[in-house]
Amino acid sequence: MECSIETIAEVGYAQTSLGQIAKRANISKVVISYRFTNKKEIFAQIPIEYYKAWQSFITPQLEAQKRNASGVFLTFIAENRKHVFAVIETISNQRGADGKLLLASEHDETSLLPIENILTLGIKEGLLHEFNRSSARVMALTIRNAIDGFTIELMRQPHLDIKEFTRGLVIIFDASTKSNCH
Amino acid sequence: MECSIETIAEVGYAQTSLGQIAKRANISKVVISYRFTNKKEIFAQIPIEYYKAWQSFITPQLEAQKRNASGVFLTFIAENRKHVFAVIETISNQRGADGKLLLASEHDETSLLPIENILTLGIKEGLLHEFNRSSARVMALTIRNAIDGFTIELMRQPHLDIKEFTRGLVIIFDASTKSNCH
Amino acid sequence: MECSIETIAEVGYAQTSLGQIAKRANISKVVISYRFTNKKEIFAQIPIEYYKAWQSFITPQLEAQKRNASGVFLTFIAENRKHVFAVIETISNQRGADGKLLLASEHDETSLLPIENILTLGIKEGLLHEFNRSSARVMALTIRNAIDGFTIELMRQPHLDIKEFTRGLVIIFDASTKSNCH
Amino acid sequence: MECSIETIAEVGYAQTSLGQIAKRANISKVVISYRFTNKKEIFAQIPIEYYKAWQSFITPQLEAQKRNASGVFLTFIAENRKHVFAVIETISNQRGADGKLLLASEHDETSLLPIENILTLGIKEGLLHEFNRSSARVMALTIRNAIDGFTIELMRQPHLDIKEFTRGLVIIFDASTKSNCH
DNA sequence: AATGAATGAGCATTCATTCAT
DNA sequence: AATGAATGAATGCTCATTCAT
Repeated sequence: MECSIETIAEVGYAQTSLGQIAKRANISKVVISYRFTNKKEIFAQIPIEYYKAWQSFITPQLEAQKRNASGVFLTFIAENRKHVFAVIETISNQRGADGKLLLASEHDETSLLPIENILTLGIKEGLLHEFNRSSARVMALTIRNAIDGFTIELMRQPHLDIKEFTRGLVIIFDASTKSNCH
Repeated sequence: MECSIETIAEVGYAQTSLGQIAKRANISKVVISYRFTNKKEIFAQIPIEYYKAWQSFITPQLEAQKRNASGVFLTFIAENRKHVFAVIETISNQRGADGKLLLASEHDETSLLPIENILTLGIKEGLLHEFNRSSARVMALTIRNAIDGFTIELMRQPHLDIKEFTRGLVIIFDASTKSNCH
Repeated sequence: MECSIETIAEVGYAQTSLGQIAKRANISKVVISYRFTNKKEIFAQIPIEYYKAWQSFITPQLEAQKRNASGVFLTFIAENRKHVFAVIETISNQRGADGKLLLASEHDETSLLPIENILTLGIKEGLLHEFNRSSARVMALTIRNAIDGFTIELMRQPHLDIKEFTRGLVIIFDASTKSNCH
Repeated sequence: MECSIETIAEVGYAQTSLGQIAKRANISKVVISYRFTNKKEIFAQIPIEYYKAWQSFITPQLEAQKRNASGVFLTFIAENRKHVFAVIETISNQRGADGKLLLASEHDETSLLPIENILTLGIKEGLLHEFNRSSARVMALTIRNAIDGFTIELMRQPHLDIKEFTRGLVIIFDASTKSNCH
């Protein structure tokens, strides 16, 4: 799995073959077919492992410091950039026989809904200004796209000043969400 | 080219083969090899055509109504969603033999720099609050990611309420950029 | 197709791979995939070509000499032994994903029904003794099995005395079918 | 062995893999490789076990009721249809590296010679009309093919009326062999 | 005695590309 | 200008077998 993630992160989803992964893992190609029933299964495993890691990192962190969700997200990404990037690659490229994206809606549930929930909670507590249901979703999407974009930027520019970047994102979304600004 | 775009839009970059494109175009597969030296060349052409279309649409529009850049961008996308989506797919998947993304930095120049320039101009004119150079780039990236995310969302949900979505994005970035909010 | 037939005849259905056929045909393996959509399609073609050849050989012969159907059948087989054997191999080995024989019932229609029809006609004309419907089928099956067995024997022993063998079969089935014997 | 037989009977020789057998037997695949030196050895065992069962069933039966050999054969088959079918599949598909059928002549010795012997005996005793050596073999082959065909038909149509079918076969071969008919 | 792990060989198939026409 | 034919390379995958435990 680790090598799968690294391979995807390095050469991209489309170029990731069992052979590539095997070469990186220094094992025979068939070992992978032996452990997984499908190539699809390997790719499916990548988001699943990510969700687990995400869950076990995020939940306690968010409870500890309720006010800084963005910081928590971005810290996790910075520390797991390859895995997160592999997930993004997989999510946005894995398609069924009919050409439809297979994992997109599942990914929404795990990465979009939580953001929407945080926004909703913030509104209830009066910390965020009122969104209507539609604009809350747009806000959540925008935040997720910013986070994913952060991941991609991090992969392209490994020496990115993470703190600086994070601060930038926080300022942007604070301004957009804080109630005193409207 | 048209068929390439439609194929990418429908089945994604990774599943787009010369055969797929040829079948859609109702021509022989080799005709494509005949017109283009490479598969890479076809895909490279997609962003190029897009930039041209973008240029000839955007420039006059921006000059006509200086204050509503976001609206101009999103209108263009809504009307060229397949092409824009194909560009995003191509940009984020086309890689060289070394695994590096081939078109990403070129794409930045055409899609990121213009946004940065608009922001810089806004600051000069006092319409936007001061960004430092770093946060201006973060802002530009975030805006572009939001725009690209809009495209993707548009492809996944063809009946998306475009006006509503657009208004949501405008509000978000107005709040983040307008000087009176900090 | 010719090489497919020869390969099946020589190494059997189970050992016949595209590579084997290609080697025999002295062409690249992919040429076959290029001409046929499927491996299944090649195998499907073998009985089809056989039925055509059978039809164009049998029909005129049977009309010319109505009384000697067995002779007509066995002559055809002796002259097309490889093809007939390949058909038998294919018929009795080609199976679907569920494990069911795919071509057996289709083969019955082309090879069993005609025999049943000849028997029925013989009964009508008083040349053959009365079979009930069930025993007519058993008779037809037995004749077909004898004919197929002739093919297999012919492949195993290329120098088989065909005339002698044919005469033997004719005697057996004459005795079983002629009305004066019951 | 039992599972091998069932697997062959169900999916055919060509589709029978060690994995398939192991799955049916609920054991690890390598257990088979552990007990048998070869895949070939397993398949070779199937006819051997069959011959044993055949021997211990047929010999006493034939001695008890000398006149009804066909009935004895067909009864045995009806009661061991899966095994007999597996033998037929194995005999007609198992091939050596040179492509030659490995078990065919061995099978002839056990299944063809006995029939020839019965015919010869019948002739001696004046019960059957005179065959020359060649036609006796043809007769024996035809009977065996009829018997094998009965097995195959039994597998394809599990609700076959066995008695009816048996009676049909007996009539056919009685007419062909009884001396009073020529 | 039994088995999980591993592997080389072979399979059908897809693909971008070359070539001759 | 256009195309059918052909092909090497690579892909995901199955399989019988070996090995270490």
